[in-house]
Amino acid sequence: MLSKKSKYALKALSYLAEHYQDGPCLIAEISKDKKIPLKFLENILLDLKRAEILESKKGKGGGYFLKVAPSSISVAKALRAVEGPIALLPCVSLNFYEKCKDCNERTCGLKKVLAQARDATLQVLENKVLSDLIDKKQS
Amino acid sequence: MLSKKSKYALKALSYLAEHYQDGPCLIAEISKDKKIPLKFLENILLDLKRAEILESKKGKGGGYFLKVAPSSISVAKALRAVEGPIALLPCVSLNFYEKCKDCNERTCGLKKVLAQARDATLQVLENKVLSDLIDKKQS
DNA sequence: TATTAGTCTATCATTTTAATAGACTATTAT
DNA sequence: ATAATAGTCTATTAAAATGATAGACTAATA
Repeated sequence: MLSKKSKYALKALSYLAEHYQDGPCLIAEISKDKKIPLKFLENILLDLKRAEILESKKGKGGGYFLKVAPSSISVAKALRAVEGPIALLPCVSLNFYEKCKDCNERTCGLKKVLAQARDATLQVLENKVLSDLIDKKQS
Repeated sequence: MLSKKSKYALKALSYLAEHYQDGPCLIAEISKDKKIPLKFLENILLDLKRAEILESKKGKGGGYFLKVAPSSISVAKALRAVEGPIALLPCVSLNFYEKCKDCNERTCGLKKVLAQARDATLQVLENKVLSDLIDKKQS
């Protein structure tokens, strides 16, 4: 399961994707629209900036905005920036790999299964982009 | 990511799958072979018993064993018993669904993407069974 | 009835999560 | 200049989850 932080991050990115044409967006504006605690959101957006996904501008007319087009950033990349590994165990993670000390990775049956699960999940998350997170219009 | 508890549970089930023919297995035996803290393992096996995945026998010749053949239990079922939801958010979980209070589930773009990720993951975890977790022989 | 082996409840330390607070810095407009 | 705007940074906090352990208890067998 994702942490609240990750959920908020994806919601915020969804907002920024939707308003990509409008220039910088205020934290307060995102906070209100997506119902995310303001101060918590500040920290999250800072993380996303450090991860090179967002840029920001201070002062009047400032705010946050996507560094590149919302169709150029995968959901997987965004998730890794806030949540860390997508895989179910570190020994099966592509981007946050850690050796399993208590088992032989060559023979481990669990690793094999979880690697397949990871591949299946990534097949979706690597191919979905931030524009796919934009809410559908009410009909 | 899975908790240590879930990882231990799957390791223990892998052991019990491998020794399905041998009758009841001692907790201490599983603990030693799979390098799982004994008392922690006791709790985990109890949980799996309550989830109707394992059965046990007390006294001499006793121990834990799978309730049904290791090829009849999916990894998804085992995981749900110890870890809870497999989906990335409660609003997208099939077995542990909870309504998202802060968003409109009909229009939510995030929900749509995460539902696809869930389907992809489940495609693997529902079709893999405990026998698939057995370690390969060293060659 | 002694031994074996699982059962149950509780506790504990540590870490993570979620949220908040406040002082600080950069930018813009007047 | 300087006031107002808006993001930056560090720290703290409360609550929850995690990982592990302890010990008394019950059931089955020899």
